Amino acid sequence: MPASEKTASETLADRAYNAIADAIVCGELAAGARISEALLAKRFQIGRGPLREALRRLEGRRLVMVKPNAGARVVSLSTRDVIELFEIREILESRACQLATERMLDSEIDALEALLDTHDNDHESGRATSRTAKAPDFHTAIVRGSKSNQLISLLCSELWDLLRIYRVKSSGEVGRTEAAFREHREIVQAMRERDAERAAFLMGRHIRKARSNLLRLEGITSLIMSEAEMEDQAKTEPRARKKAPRPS
Amino acid sequence: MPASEKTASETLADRAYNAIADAIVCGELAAGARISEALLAKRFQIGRGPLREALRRLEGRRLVMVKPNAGARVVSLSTRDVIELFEIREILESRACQLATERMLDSEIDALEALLDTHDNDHESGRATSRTAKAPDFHTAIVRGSKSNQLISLLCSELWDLLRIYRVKSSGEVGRTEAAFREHREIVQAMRERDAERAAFLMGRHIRKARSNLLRLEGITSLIMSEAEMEDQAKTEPRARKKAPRPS
DNA sequence: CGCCCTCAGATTGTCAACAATGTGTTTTTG
DNA sequence: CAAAAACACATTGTTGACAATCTGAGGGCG
Repeated sequence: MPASEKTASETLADRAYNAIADAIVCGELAAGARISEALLAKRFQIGRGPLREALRRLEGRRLVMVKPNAGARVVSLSTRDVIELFEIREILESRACQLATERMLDSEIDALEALLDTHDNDHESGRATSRTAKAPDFHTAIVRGSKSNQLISLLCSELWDLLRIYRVKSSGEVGRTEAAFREHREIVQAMRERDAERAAFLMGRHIRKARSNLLRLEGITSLIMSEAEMEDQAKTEPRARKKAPRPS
Repeated sequence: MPASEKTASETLADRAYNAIADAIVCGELAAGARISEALLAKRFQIGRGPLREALRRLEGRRLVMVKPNAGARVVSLSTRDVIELFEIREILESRACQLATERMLDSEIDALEALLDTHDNDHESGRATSRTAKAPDFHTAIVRGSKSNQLISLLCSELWDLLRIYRVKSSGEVGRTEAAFREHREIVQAMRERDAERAAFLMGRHIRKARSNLLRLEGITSLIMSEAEMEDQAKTEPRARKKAPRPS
């Protein structure tokens, strides 16, 4: 069998898991949205058994919350949660950048810089690279460069997926993207010079700035809809219901 | 209904999840051990449906690994994984200790010190406090003092449970326990003086020492059974099988 | 004697039906 | 008319049965 062909022995539950996870991190399933078992089961053409397994697996990854007898919802992070997650990410990714500076080969740093060029081009041509879930990302590349499987798993999967739920729709403030690219260049520069301390510091500052920027935008939306209101909206979201008038 | 009585509306899958998780972190289910669905289902007196949901949830938490059509196993960490996890824990718990020093009330620090006294007493009387899964722990208390829900979730649940799989059976080297208690006192001392920097540094050093000690003990066992051998052993573990001779 | 093929047994994957629970609507009652 | 009780529907929780797959043993053949 050709290697490009997917193994047919992948479980239906696994397939549903991947599909739902992608839908969540891509924003197709919004934060706090209710997840109907029957609906998704029909959508994927599978029984409710495997679907429930996929949901439970996502619950273990904290991407969905399940309340007994009340159904599953996409997890909904408060602003405070996002702040805390960003701080964890700042600490860990600084360390990952430090390790990457020490451990990446010159050729790997070359590839990293090439990735930056690609992103610059994409930005200039206006393509949204964050549309697909598996887009090669600058931060992902750096973390992978740390060669620490646990750091990679934490930063590139668990924390990253959680934070992606709250990514802003538009590119945010104009000028921030350019500043971010400059900071990326600066980090790679420090890595080239094998200055691990400086690279770690720059990465920490970069993430701190990104957090500030995100929270400023978040603050705007929270003026429109407070957290309590969102909770309320989630609660009173109507279930599908047949409108047949009951017979007397 | 009395508050002490458990809510009966807890799902069977939830109950199985908690029971299996406890069995794993308590060592009742060893690392790398095969998990038979039928066996556990009969043990808990439930169907295989809820049990599989519990297993999937544990898979999401990386406590079990599931291979399609081959069953589930308790996760088995390599020595390298343990090293990487300890490093992550060192970084994060240092920060948590720093935050705790800034945020804990005096009364909470009092309670923390009282916990230390309790542990000292337990140690002198020879009781094994780590037998139960929910024992109030020094590190847990500090992390909770950081008042960061995400840090608490990461350190007290996810990473902590993963690392507990590899805790040593005996108390390890004599003298290490006493040294650890001294280091705990030192950390609390720094916290009392509200010296966050020093408390963070001491916590980092403390965890580094604990890691060194653990890996030294781990190195002894790895002389007896290498990682490759353990993998092999896991693979060739026989299934239960009826010994009926086949008819010719 | 060793290798490969075949085959039962066990285990996992999936589904459909049934029971239990929650929710919104309707009806009743003060 | 408002509040509360009753009810019907949808949704979730659970089980048992059936299909698919893997594992290990035994026998045939070089």
